Amino acid sequence: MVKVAGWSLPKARSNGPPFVTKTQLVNVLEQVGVLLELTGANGFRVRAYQNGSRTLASMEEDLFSVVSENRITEVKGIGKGIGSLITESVMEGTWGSLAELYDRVPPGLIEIVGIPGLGPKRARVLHEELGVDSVESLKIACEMGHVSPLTGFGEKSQEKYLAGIELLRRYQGRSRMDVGLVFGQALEERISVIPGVIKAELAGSARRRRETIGDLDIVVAANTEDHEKVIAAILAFPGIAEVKGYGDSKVSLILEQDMLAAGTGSGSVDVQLAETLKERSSDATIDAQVRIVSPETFPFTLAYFTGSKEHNIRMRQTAIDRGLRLNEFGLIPEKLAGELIGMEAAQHTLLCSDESEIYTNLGMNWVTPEMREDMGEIEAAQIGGKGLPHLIEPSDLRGAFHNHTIASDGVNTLEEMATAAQSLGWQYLGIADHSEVLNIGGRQIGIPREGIPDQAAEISALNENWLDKGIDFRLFHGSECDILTDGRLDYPDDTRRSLSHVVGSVHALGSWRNRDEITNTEALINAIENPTFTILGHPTGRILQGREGFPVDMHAVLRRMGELNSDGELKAVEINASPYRLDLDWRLCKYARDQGVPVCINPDAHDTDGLQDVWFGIQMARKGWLEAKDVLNTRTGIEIEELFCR
DNA sequence: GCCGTTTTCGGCCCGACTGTTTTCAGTCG
Repeated sequence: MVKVAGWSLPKARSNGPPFVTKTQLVNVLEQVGVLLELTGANGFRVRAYQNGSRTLASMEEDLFSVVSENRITEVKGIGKGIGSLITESVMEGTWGSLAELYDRVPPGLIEIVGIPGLGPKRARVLHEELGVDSVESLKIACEMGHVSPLTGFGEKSQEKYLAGIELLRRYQGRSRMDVGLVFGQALEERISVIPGVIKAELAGSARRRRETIGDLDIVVAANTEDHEKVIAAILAFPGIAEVKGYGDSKVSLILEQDMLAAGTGSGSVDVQLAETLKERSSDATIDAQVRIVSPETFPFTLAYFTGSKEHNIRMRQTAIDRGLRLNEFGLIPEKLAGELIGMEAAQHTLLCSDESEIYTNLGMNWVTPEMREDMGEIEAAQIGGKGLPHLIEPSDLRGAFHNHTIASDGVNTLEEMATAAQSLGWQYLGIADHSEVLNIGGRQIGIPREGIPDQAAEISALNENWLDKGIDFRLFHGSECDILTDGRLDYPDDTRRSLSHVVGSVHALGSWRNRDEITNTEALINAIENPTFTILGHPTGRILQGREGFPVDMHAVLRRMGELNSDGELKAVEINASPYRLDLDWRLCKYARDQGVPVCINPDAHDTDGLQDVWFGIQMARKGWLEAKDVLNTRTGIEIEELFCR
């Protein structure tokens, strides 16, 4: 659902260009798309704004440079119109005639298009004919029976809107990746063992490993004569809160906790990790769509429902360029398909035994699902092109640098954490307990400066013991050191200098969230420039499904880190692998890599089980195109020792 | 609004479903 609050044009800063940030522009363009839709504008014009927003969001170069050098219209998807709007807002701080557009659309209409089955066209009719301008006024209009007599509406629409309004109030939104995956894999495993099922695979945003997952999509291959009994078996599963509908080839469900009752284990999430996840998802529910197709159709349906939508659009365009039509049923030569559509046309499809053959037929290499976001993978996958990266794997990790013990707010001892790390096959574990300034509810959580030498001694003793026994394992003594509001680091310089590494993190989020992007960016850069600073921890402080991070120009921060690295320093950025955070955002990984900033995949573990969260960080790194060499904690213990101690 | 070029105008991804209509528009994924 669209949050109506915040739908306004950003105010210009007063002290010279750039007057607006890229993030602000991305939001404005997205909003203009919606507003235009509600005014009945041409659909392609609407999409131009949506595309512009997306293009800008993924643009890696500094926006102000591009604008001031008059190169903005060289960006594909940004032409004269949107280009001049961007230029005006950045250089002058004004928005052309956009204010008028914002004034023209009642905020309530934006809210209304969140109701299932009610889109911009009908919202407009309701507004013009009945004066509907909010969810509340729509509800009243429906209850009074004013909606059904309208042309194009009817009894069913009216009822559906009332049900939709109720649904909107209960709506849980998307699920975190960990919750979505544990449900998705449980459902996938249950379906896989139904007699007659040849294969079942999780598709959609879960397969693409998005940080949050909307609906689960599962594609099932079964011979046509078995479809009916497969569907019957699915409907008899435990843990189905509601059957939303089903047909010959599709089942739509809401899943609840009992779905997880049988052991999950053969999926891609580790067995032990899956157990932890079940505990975390105790009260969650999630929507699931199951699609049952013939084995021949399976690869096409799987690719189609894996998405993303943007990736699919590019794939279809590629097909068209080759005289082919691509859909969820096949890859069909246009000259054979002719006037036929859908399944009829699909009888003429090229046969593909798996997804990779679809890509081959389009002159491409298979693209791993994580990368299917139209973020450059279409170009990179072209056979004879620059090639796709060889993505990092979970087994590439040899340790991690940001973990807690009982000395601050963890629940396990140094030794327990070390043992758990060894059982994962790691060569090292970085300890980074909180620094002394951190208080929660008046209680000091962090280690006071006087306590650091004690922890150092304890770690040295353990390290010597392993060395004596010839065990290739070591602890690195670091700190998760608070970045204070002005960008200074907690602890005296001497304390920080005594550590192997400093993970600098912002915790006093309130003040950072209430400041502007420029101030925060300057403070963060100030912190990074401190010679003792090593790793930027959870860079924006976001909690997925919980709270936004603080505003910051992360491109600028990463650029500065890259500069310091080329001067011979070591400044790395963390992907905080906790599924609650997944921060650094995967969309910024490529930029970090290109600036020469190594990424650390850190679990931010507060207990021994927490170490396994690195799996989620790996998924994000893969989405962000990272290879093992781009990630600091793929290095050996000895290499890290040299880097930290130089 | 953007793009491309057979270059200044016509096309822009594709299909299912729903509810309305009586052949299709709107919505969704």
